[in-house]
This record gives sequence, C-alpha cells and structure tokens, in this order.
Amino acid sequence: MSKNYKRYTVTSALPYANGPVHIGHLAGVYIPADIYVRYLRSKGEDVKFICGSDEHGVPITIRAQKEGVTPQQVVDKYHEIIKNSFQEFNISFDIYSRTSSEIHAETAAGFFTNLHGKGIFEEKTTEQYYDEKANQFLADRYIVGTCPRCGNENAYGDQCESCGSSLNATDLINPKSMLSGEKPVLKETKHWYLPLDKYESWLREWIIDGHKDWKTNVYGQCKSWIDGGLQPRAVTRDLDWGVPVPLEEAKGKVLYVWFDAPIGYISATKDLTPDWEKYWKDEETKLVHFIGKDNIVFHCIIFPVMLKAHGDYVVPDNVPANEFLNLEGDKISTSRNWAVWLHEYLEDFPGKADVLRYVLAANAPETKDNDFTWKDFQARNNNELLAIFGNFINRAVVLTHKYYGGKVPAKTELQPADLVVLDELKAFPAKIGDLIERYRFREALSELMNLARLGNKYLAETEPWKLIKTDEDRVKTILNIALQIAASLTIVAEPFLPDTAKRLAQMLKIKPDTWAAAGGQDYLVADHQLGEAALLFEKIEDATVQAQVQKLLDTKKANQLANSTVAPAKENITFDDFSRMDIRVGTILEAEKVAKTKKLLKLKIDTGLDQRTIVSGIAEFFDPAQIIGQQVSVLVNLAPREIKGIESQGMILMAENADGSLAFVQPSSAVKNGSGIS
RNA sequence: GGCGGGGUAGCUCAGUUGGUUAGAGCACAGGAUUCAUAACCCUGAGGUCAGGGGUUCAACUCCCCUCCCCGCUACCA
Repeated sequence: MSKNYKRYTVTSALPYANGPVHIGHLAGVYIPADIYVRYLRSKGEDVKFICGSDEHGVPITIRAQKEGVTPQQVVDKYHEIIKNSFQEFNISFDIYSRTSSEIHAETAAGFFTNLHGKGIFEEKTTEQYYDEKANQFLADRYIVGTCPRCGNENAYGDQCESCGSSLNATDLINPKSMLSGEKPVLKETKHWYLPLDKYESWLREWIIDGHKDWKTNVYGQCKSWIDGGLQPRAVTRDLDWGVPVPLEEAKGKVLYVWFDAPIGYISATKDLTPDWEKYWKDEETKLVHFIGKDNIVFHCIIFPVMLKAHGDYVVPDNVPANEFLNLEGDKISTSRNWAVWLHEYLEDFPGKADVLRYVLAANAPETKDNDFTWKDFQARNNNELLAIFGNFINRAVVLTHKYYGGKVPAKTELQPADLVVLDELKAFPAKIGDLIERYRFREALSELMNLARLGNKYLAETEPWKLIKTDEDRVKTILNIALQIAASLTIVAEPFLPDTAKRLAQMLKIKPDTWAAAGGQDYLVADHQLGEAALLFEKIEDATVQAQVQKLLDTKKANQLANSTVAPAKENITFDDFSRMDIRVGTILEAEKVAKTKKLLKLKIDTGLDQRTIVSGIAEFFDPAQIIGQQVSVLVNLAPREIKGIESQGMILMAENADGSLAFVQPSSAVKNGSGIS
C-alpha cells in the first residue's frame, strides 16, 4: 500500500462554472490540496496540480436561457471569476483549464471511442419527452408543468420548487416544453451505458480490501454504494451543450457531464504538458483527488471504473474527501446567498488572503461538518496569527535590530536549554510533513503554530532584554537561535501561508529554500543582514467583523422577505370547474405510520359516505395518536391511487405554512361527517 | 424508512490497533513579565465522552438498543 512513488498527480474538484466560489469550496477542497502540493514541491517531488472549470451540463444551459445569453457566455463569465479568485488566494495550480476547450473535447471523445471500441458500453433505448417544434429531446429541467402534488403550475420535470417534491418528467400534468411552449411527445431515444455492475468485484478488491487506509467517511460511503448494488449509468444525453458523442448514429447527443468532467483532469494535464502520459499512465505515479463529500461516488466508483475499463490509466491512490463547512450555524447555500464569496472577501479584506487560508485550514471539515463564524475568524487572526506567529517574528527581529543593527549574531556557548530548543526545532519539519502526507492539515497547521510558540517561550524564558545588561554573549546565542526558528518558519509556513512566508523571507532577506533546509540550526549564518521589521498581520477590529455579520443578517432578512411573498393567484376557472370537486368533512378514525416511509400516514376516514383509507404525506408534522377524532376536509372524488402498496382513496386538504409545516383545513365547530364544502 | 458519517470542556475540535489521571486552541480565573501589535510566558478551574444495556481484569474505543445532527436515497395525489 505504501508504494514508493516517483511523481504525483494531484487534482482538485472542477468547480461548476455557473456561479462563483465560496469559502466552503476553499476549505473543503482547494486549500487542503494546495497545502499538500506546496509541501510536495518544497520536498522537491515531481508533482502536477490540476484543476479547471466544469462547463457542461444542463444547469448551465438553463442559466443561459434565463439570462438570455449563450451557455458559452455563461461559462466564460464564471470561468474568469473563479480563476481569478483562485489566483488571488494563491491556489498554485500548475494549470487551470476548462472543459469547453478544444483539447478537452478531443480527449473526452477519444476516451469514449476507446471504451466503445472495446465493447464496454451497453446500449439501451428508452422513451423521453421530445419537442417536435424545436426538434430536440428535453432534459427534465426543460419541461414545466403543473405539480401533481401542490398544483404549482411552474414545476420542473425533475423537481417542484414550490413544494420541494422531486418528480419525474412524466408525472407533470400538462407538460410544456420550455423551448417552444408546445406539449412534448414521448419518443424513443438510444443511449450508451457504463455497466458499473460488471466492475463490482474489482471495486471490492480495490477499495473494500485494498484501501482500508482511506478516510472513514470515504470508505464507508463507497462500501455503502457497492453493497447497495451498482447499476449501469448512461454516459450520453440528448442535449446540444457538451462534447458531441463521436458516433455517426449519435447526432445531437453529447457526453453526459459526469462522464466528461473527470476526463477534464486528463485533458487539463494534456493542456499543461506534452509529457502528460507520465502523470496518468505510469504505475509509479500517485494520483490523489481532493474533493467534497458530494463527489465521493464519482471519484471513488465511477471515474475509477472508467479508468480501469480503459486499461492504460492508473487509479487514485487516495481520495481525501472533506465534509461540508457551515456558515454561522446554517448550511452554505448559493441560491439563498448564504455564503462568503471569495471575490467579495478580497474586496473587504484586501491583502488578507492568508488570514482566510489560515482560518479555513484550521477549521477545515476533515472529519465532520464544521462551522465558520466571523467571531472565530477574528479570534484566530488576533489570538493566533498575530499574537503568536506575528508577535514572535516581530520580537526576534526588533531585538536583533536594537542590539545588533539587524545583523544575525553568532552563537557562543550553547547551554542545555538551547540544545533542547534546537532539537525541538529540528523535529518540527518532519512532524508537520508527516501530518500533511496523512492529509491531516488541521493538525499540521497547529504544529506550525507550536513552532512559533516554541520561539515565544524560548524568548520568555531566556529574557534576552534583561541579559543584555549583564551577559551580552548569551544574548547573541539566544537571538541567533530565535532567528533560526524564524527562518525555518519561512519554509514550513509556506504551504499554508504563502504570502506571509514570502514577506517573512523578505524581512529576513533570505531566499526560499527547500523543506530539507527547515529545522536547521545554521540556516541563517552569522553576520547576515536582516531587513527592516514589518508587521506580518494586523489586528481585526470588532467593528470589521460586525459589519460582515450584519451583511449576513441582511441576507437572512432578505430571504425571509422573499419567503413570505405569497404565490400569485392561478388562472381563473369557472364555477363549473370548481363544482366538479366533491369536498366533504370527515373524521379521522385511525392513523398509523406507513412502514419504511418518513412522510406517509395511513388514515381511516369516516366521510359520511363510507369509511375509507387515505394515504397522506403529513407524518412529519402529526403524531398519529394525536389526530384521531379530528375533523378534516377530504376531496372524495379524486381518482384512487396506489401509494406504497396501499390504495389511497382521496386526499386530505392541508394548508401549508411558509416554513413548509402543515395544518388541517377543518370546520370551526363540529359538523356532521359527509357535510359538503362549497 | 434504507445506507453512510457524526454526537467528547462554555465554543471549535483531537483522541490512531481497548490499557494508568480523556487532550489542544479559544474564552474564563489567578500569577509572572515589559523585547513585542495590552501581545507573549506560567498555573488553574472546567467532562455522567448523547442515553441505556452487554462483552472484558480493563470501554470514549468493541457489540446491541434508543435519541439527536449532516449527507445520499425512497416515499408525498
């Protein structure tokens, strides 16, 4: 398992180019990956750090349509924003490519052709909605219609955004194409499937038996998927935005985005170097994917199966997926604008990329979901970066300037306390490096701070500012050692805080050196002239973080306002339309939870006409025992429908609150069962 | 409901194969200090390791049950 690798290919998840990047992405994926890569480079390893924008898929075409622009314009816009954000946070990709590029289309199509040639794919024909006027098949999101559950007339084919139900396009009442407005027809279409099920035994051997070293969340999730049984997965779609399927018979079809996206790692590497094959096809290359937990199945199951089926490629050695980062106690949400966007952070905190890098790395969701708060951000800047790291550097450099004109004094006689500190200093780089190699970035970072703490403690205990009056030789040794610690910090801090490391190196007037030089007791030679002391960090005031908190509170308020808006009235209907509905008052006689469901209650209702069974999705809000005997409104002439094997004969009328909670619609005083409602 | 992950100090989190007294940072209290951005340094207090049962000489750790949070997934007429 611990093979000796000659080189590394490190990828970080391709951000989807339909929006900017926020702190959750950074904390979960890009900062860990960047720390890992910078460390490897510092060790002198041969490493390529690969990323790029994921620019295909239906959501981008929808956004384009909404904004009245082309998909290419959408991805061009976000590709630039995302790319710039990464640059400003010093995420040191060797290449940041994109999947709308020519080289990617070639690579992805080539990959498909290769698998197709090997007879890997299964072909299946199914019925899908087709717009005859626009002459194309419709993605689920391209079909609107009336939600069969809540009656919202603008439900999408995959989901109703009004009631949150997930739907099949064929469930919609009065489906309409978003392209032409016409009613779509069902039409047969052929697609190519990757038979994941045929790779089950290989996956078991490779992951379940072979990669017990993976993080528990990753390993557990993979095991769950494999044990649950894998299904063939379509690799093609009827869509005009994507990589065209390279087959004569597949005109108008593109590669499904999940198939082409991971190949983006390969095409980006091609884009980077003609030597790309070495980084993908050589057994001595260690492939590592940094991703968030939502991406585990693609990087641990699907992409490896693709690589395995192809046969020439190596499969990942590790996939250190992180959990999610919350923001001030709530989930980060793009649609609710509950996020700290990277480009906005840099406007509010210019020059402070490292501060956010530090806070996010220190609080990265490595084993479970974590919370980012502005208060914590302030505390970590003021109490850790500034008070421990910055302060130590400042003390050492200021004292050296004060006593020795900024020239590194030579060590004199070493005392036991000095030797202890030098030993500890020497041990740090290996300790930090080991943690990084085991993907434990938080702990590695805390060891980095411990090195600065060692410096502070050493100064506090030796008190050179007192000794300068009595034992100047001793002071020379002390400051020399303190400066050696500072010098090593330039190296071991670099993966985490690249800007800071650079500024520190400038202050000490040293050239960046390799990891091997860190921990040395003579990294700074005697008489070396230091630069002027400068502050590495500045204090973040209460008012500053308060402003950020206020910004979020405003967002929350805006969201509440948006939620409280009442849905617009539906189209007028005739009295006749209304009178076709037979709504009666009934009494709940029995209520029990339907086994193996979360939302369903099986109710027995006395409708006055009869006693009938109705299945209703209200279990989340009502305790069965508490609702027996209550009167409710029942739509009695709704066609019966089987739900979870139970025939439901009618529907209970419910009022839905803004927060989604439900209430019965019931008479204000008891009336006879069977009384009509009109 | 099924599957996966999690529940450890006021807060954010460590705790590797079961092994003495369960750790760190922040916050808090006391002390020391003045080179340093009132920062650093030392000491202390603070825990029914979600709850219950079991295995064991020994359980935060392994097994069973229950509750809660997150994710994937099914159900919603």
